[in-house]
Amino acid sequence: MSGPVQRRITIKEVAEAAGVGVATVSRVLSGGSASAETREKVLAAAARLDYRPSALGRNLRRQRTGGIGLLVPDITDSFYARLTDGVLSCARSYGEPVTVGVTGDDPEREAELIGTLIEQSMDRLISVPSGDGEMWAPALRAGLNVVFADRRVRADVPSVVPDDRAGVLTAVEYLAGLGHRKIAYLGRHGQSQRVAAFTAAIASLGLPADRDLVVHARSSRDSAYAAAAGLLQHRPDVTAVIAGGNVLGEAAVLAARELDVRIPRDVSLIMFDDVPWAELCSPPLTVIAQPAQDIGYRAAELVLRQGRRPPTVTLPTKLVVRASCGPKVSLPRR
Amino acid sequence: MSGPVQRRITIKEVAEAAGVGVATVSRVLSGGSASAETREKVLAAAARLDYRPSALGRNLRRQRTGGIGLLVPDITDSFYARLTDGVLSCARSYGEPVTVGVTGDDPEREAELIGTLIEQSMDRLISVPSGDGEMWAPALRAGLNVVFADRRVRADVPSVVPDDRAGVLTAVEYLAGLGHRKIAYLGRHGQSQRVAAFTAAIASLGLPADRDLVVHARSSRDSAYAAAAGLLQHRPDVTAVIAGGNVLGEAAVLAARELDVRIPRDVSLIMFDDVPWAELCSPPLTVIAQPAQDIGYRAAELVLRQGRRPPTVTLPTKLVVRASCGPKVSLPRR
DNA sequence: AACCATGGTGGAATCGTTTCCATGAGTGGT
DNA sequence: ACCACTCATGGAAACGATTCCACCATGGTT
Repeated sequence: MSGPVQRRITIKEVAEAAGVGVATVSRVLSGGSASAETREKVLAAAARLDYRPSALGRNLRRQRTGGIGLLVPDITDSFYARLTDGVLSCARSYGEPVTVGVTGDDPEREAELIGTLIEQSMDRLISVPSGDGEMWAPALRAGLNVVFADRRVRADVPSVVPDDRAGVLTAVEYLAGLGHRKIAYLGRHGQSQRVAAFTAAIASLGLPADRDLVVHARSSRDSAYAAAAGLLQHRPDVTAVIAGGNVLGEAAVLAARELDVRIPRDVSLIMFDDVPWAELCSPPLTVIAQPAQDIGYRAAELVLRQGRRPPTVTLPTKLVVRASCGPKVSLPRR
Repeated sequence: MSGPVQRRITIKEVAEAAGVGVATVSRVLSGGSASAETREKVLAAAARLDYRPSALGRNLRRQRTGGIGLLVPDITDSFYARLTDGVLSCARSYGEPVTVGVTGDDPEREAELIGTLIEQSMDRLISVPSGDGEMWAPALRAGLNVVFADRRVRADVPSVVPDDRAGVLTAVEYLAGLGHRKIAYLGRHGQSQRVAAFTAAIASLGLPADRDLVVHARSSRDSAYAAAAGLLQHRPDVTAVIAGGNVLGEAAVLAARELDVRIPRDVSLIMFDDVPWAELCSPPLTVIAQPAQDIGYRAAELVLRQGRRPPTVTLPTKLVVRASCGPKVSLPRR
């Protein structure tokens, strides 16, 4: 390949070049006290040699690692990509590296990734938790500094979540206002908060309760499609569906098209999470916008600023009306 | 918060618990030779104490870090998200952590991120390079093990790229076959390979060459929209455009809609990169599909397997015909 | 003049691991 | 019975930083 690799230069060499001891170099570089003269010499030598302190050495001694870990179910999902972007954006301003892992919503894989992170002596972790709260006990006992994003599965861990309750309520109210009574929720594994909010909203508006009106999919696109198609096929009486995420919404549109049910004439659709293509879709999708990037950013702030950590911060959602919802048809479809 | 944090247990404690020396523990755990009996004792003690070797200690001693760094222009872009997913997927099977950074296609930010990575003693890096090849000289001299993905800016660095030349040629031929002669390329900063392929394809088919027919945008959505709108507005004579990425394609559809130019009646559109919503779009978009995930996976393989590294691996693209291209209209629009 | 406080400075210990090297035990061959 | 050889084993030296602590010079106070 190219020329000879040059060995990394250490604090010792800087000390030698500056004619001082290693302790002094360390002190100067980390803002400790030193005379103006020595400071000058050290800084000059460090700059001349292009010295970069080894994070390995520092972290080993300090017994803590700077970086932060991030665990998301699926980086391919626009929502989590934006969340990740928020985390990276905040971390960059602190100069902290971020190690990302994909859990696929599988608690086992999540546990495995947490193990890897602990091995790296990462002590700060942001996670969109896949399993229930209990599996986090060992990690917390190990001194890991955890913040949950998007989902909240333990009360004793700071969390940054969208306002699911308000979002769902807004969606249901909007649909009910259009005359819909049989409204289905097409959800993703691990959205217990939102499902609870959904059934509560249904109840509060006096709509008929029906356990079968909430359908769950695993986190793959195939599973989402199967769930959507199943719902549309087996329940011709539902006239409106709320999709709990952008891949669910995508699946719903695809399935509807395949089964020749028209949106919004036959069924109305509201999708959680506003994505760029929602406007491009035919028809343009009415959505509940979620501040994905903000969620990530705030979570990163929380995990980086060690100080007093509020238990939960809830970020607002917003209904964006486009063209995928219409008034209820007088006759059930099919 | 919760109970008392338990200190991390070290190899020393395992040695003590097993009644052997630290050297023996290390040897057993890394597959060295040891008697069956001691091996048994050590393994038992390690399991009982739930011992996890500290990556910090190991890496410091070994003078190399396991993890791999990944630099992408924009994690929010589906293409790079899928590429990232490929890298993560491969890295996971090796148990290697991946540190991700977002460059925003800004060479300065890229250099800064490389600096952070070097500080962490990362010695393996996958990058979608933003700048030209020269800025990589210091990193290479520092012994960094670099693989380029998606773009190839140095011949002496292994690269995994889509087959831009074939992809562009396929697109141009398809468009020319429909009768189009004024074809524009809407590109992104840093796609010199593809632009060259475009002008070559135009020339080889005997179409009129025109430097103004390639338009560049920076990597933001706003910039992409401005470029697309500008092209559509100022050049009513172009009847087909090739968008060099999914955010460019999205911008083109949006701009066309805003300016009331119909796809495909007024202009035909081919988009690089197949994304789930391309099918949902109105009209469904004809695309050149790129194996984004594979690119990431292969790049990770290359950077993890130190052995003989082929200079460049090129992955095929594929034309997926949908409904965004039509025959050339006889009269120029407007 | 003796003493103490102050503040800059460098040597050495430390973090947790791997790996070199010396030691000792056991074995087979002459 | 002795030698040569293998093999398992543990002590100790790295790796590169931070930080404790002892040291010294200076200057101000009693």
